[in-house]
Amino acid sequence: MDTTKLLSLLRTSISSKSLLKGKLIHQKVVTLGLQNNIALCKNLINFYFSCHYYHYAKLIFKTLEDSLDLSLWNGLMAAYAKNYMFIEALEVFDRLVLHPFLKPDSYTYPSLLKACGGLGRVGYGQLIHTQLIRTGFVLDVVVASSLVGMYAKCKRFDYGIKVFDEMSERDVASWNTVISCYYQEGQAEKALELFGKMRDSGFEPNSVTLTMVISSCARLLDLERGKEIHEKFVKEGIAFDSYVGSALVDMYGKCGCLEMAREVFDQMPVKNVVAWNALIAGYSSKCDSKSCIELFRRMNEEGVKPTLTTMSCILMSCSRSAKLEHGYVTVGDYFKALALYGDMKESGVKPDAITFTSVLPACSQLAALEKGKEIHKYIAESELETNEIVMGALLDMYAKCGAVDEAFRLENPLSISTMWFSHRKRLLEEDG
DNA sequence: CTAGGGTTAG
Repeated sequence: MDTTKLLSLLRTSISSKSLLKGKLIHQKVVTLGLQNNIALCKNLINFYFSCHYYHYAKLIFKTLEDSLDLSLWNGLMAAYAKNYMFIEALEVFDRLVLHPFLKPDSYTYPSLLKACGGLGRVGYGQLIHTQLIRTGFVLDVVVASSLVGMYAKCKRFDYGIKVFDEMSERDVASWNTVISCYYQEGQAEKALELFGKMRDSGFEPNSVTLTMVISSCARLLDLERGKEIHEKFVKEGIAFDSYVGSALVDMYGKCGCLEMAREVFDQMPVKNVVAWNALIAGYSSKCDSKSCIELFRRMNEEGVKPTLTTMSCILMSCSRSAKLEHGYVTVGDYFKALALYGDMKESGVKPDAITFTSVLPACSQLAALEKGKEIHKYIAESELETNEIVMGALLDMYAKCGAVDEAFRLENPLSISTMWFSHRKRLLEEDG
């Protein structure tokens, strides 16, 4: 078996994430004495990353560290950055800087800047920025775009936009980065303005551009403009991926145009969870809990795993209509919410405020006091006891479970009493 | 094609 054959086998293992197959190829590489082949090792590293076997990836890198191949270092940094392992990416960079013969190049910096942005380390990012100016790497269009992205992630949109304004060369992705800057900053109108400028400068938008532009229209509740852009890109035959599809469903849903949202949704060949959530949220805003539950059921049938956003929408629409349409809601759905929380804990996902406000109402409905107490413990550990929404949900749970003593024993008595009154008010309203 | 940047819900 030769290198070319092994390489193509490895590539199929990466796309199929087949651990066993990849390990067998690794073994073959070693028995053939090819463990110093750079191309093979690069692919082995990517393979182990695709299976989340980071330790093995690192070991392979270590055996080749002295080979003076910069692309190996860049590849490892890129893999770490792509997998949100930003600290590890920075560690690789720190070691590269100390290397006696290798120097970072224009392929190194985008991953480094991505890590800085991900960690919110704007000070370090600025230091890199000055280095990039000094070395001239800032003239590279990808490096400069990465700088814009880094500043945006650190919420320093003004710096990001300044870097973009000073770029001598631009491409579609750099325009997308700056449009994203304005969008993330909450300036949807300005994002649309930049979209216009992009077209005036002769750049054709791609599906990434359209995703952000449609989302900007959604935020502005500008149905007319959203429709216009939608029709235009259908006419121009631009690829319609699941990002654009989800954004369209969201835009039509937010604008109250559920027929159009439904039409776009039905036309999506692959419906991802964001599209489902956007449509459910659309019906939820129309207080159409019947459609919400129906979609939730269909979603489960089609094997799409609900997320916390799904559960929030479903639980909210259920609780809103609990009195009017009792029973749409089966007890089983609430159990599903609890099971989902269990999955999250097991997979090591750190629950946040949204998680708890979604799960606690489920406990209240079931009067699942023990489960609720356990979750209370996690809330304390997550230092969320000052979060009013979470504490409101917790109080609600204890009250519905009949554990009034527990409800009063909660910390932060001042806000608890405030919430107690709002809770009582709600109960009174519910009773008519 | 082989090492780098940009996107959706809450």
